[in-house]
Amino acid sequence: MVAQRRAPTLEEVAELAGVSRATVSRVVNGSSRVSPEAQAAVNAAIAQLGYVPNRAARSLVTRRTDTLVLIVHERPDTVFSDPFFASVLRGVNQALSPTDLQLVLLQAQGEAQRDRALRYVGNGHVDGVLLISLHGDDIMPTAISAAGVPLVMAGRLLTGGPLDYVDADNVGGARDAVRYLIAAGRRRLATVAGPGDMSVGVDRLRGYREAVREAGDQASAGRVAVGDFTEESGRRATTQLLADHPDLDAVFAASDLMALGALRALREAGRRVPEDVAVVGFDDAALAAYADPPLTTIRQPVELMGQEMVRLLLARIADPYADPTEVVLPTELVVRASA
Amino acid sequence: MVAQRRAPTLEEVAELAGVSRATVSRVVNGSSRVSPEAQAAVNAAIAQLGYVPNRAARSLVTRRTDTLVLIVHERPDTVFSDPFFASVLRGVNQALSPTDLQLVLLQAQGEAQRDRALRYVGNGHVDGVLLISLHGDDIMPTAISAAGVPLVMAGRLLTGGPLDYVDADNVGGARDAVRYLIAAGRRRLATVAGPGDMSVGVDRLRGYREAVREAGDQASAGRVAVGDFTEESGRRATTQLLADHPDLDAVFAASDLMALGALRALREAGRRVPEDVAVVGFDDAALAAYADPPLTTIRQPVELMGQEMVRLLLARIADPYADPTEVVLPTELVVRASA
DNA sequence: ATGAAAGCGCTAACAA
DNA sequence: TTGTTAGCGCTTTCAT
Repeated sequence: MVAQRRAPTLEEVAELAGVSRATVSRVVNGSSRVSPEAQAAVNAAIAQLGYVPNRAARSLVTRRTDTLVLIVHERPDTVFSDPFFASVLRGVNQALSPTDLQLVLLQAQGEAQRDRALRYVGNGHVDGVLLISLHGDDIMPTAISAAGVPLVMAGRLLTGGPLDYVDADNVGGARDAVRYLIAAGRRRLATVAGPGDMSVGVDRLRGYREAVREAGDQASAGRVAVGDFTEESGRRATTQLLADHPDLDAVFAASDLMALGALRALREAGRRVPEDVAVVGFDDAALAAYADPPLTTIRQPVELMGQEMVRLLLARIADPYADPTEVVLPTELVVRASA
Repeated sequence: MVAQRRAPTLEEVAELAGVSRATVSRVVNGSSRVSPEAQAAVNAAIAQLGYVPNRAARSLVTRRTDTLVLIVHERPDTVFSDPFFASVLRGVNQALSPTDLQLVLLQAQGEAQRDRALRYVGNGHVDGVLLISLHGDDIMPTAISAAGVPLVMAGRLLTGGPLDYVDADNVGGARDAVRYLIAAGRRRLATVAGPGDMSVGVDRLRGYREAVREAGDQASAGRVAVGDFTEESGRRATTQLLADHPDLDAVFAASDLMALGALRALREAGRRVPEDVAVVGFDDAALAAYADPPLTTIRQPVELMGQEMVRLLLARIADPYADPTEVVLPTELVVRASA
């Protein structure tokens, strides 16, 4: 183990380059008002010393932190699955990697942790917030933006005031699923919808209804059972649907976990998939390929969502008074054996 | 949007409490050498003002950052799955939540990002490093600890010098899997092993071999096919095993993804699971429950691993010259339909 | 284009 | 037990 030796400072760079600290600072921060010679000398000194600016010192004077925080506000029963979150994270990191910003991660469950997170962002520890909220009714978005801290949400806010957010096209995706099923000759559709207090639930149901109505199929619009995004809830909802509508020939599930549950329920009821009943799910948990039969899904560009969130947040930090922007990314139908 | 008003400073607290800055600092940092009266006055002032210490200012003088970094050094073809990583993260956050440390996340793929991460760590931006390395031969562990920065690894280092790490009991877990299969009457075992250049691969194979030999079954020790932790590699390896040893009646796969592949291969070969062939996998991707039939697995305490990593790192930061510690956490056999 | 100087908010000797 | 003082490394007027 090597002893941590003190990192070189601006001062030392200045001395080696034969200029003042101010000039070094200008070079480091890319100011234009520096002569080429000075610039070269400073850069040489920086390289020779392996100088890296001290974040704390810089932050102290600039009052920026060069830090973004990603808050994942989970409900005790986590609905969205880990792969979803991990993919967003990957996108976020990708978008951040060309910048000098650091990403702090905060997972908040329950009120205590939520309040702690709120205090953290409220006390000027970060330049901006990326928020993934798994609660339908969450005070965080309002609290954060009320504190004047730039904020971008993952997902539309149901009760939403005007906030910046990035979302997948849940309505369009659900619509695509239905259109595909109808094009494949299915006529008696049903859907396993998500919770009515979350925008993903609401939007996917809306897409389903729009599409069946657009096809002149008023009956299917009414065949709805609600789940909570878990596999078990999907199984139960599907069993219910089968009981109420024994003749249905297609199920659109608002998540892949629920689609998995639908698969299970259908098998239990002796229906073959997709011969008797076709199944399409919205891809939240990246489980499509491992299902049996492999799931046809509506895929969201999750990693891209992470990237776009960063892009949007940086724009908002640069211009805090611009109008809120809503970024809605297209989904894609991926056909597999289940439909 | 509320304007960000300047946060109260130590100075203001001191003035309100009628003491000096030093005293306030002592109270904030929990020094004992403060009179009860002063303490009370300061605490009141802090509460009234909503004072929170400025990290940057503190960090500047203490030369601590109160920041830990979690680096995930991925290979281009990510082997470990997202849920694994996400669970570690949850454990890390849990362990961190009672402290005042912040967690910075760095995902590094490829040399450029790796070097950037190394520079970041080397320049005193963090107090300690949690490293999840997905490379068998990775210079990061050595580089980081050579820089004198406290480090804890997830997983044993194959080529390892003496480093602190937290790992699941891969040898013991594999052993348990085999013992279970043998106890269930299986006699012609085979294994789909992981890469030979990663400790998870090596250890799980070792556990398998130890257990079959311990049962006096020398033949099974030789029935090994190697995969790379992906489903497809598991399918291929199993197909190979079936070709070489048509009479095998049990497969131990070194990951659940590979177990899924084994399931597929067995079905393709017309074998029933578990009637003809039993399958047990090591649980890396939390897919066990969704497989068909549901997978019997060796479950790792992934979240706990994250917690232990933090605990170990904090200990190392507190005492940098203590001997390296190896924490090996027990696994658990979870029996499901596949075996 | 460059430098001198002030000061961001805090901790840590040192003195009292 | 308390206060005074001297910076930590950097950016940023303000002169020059």
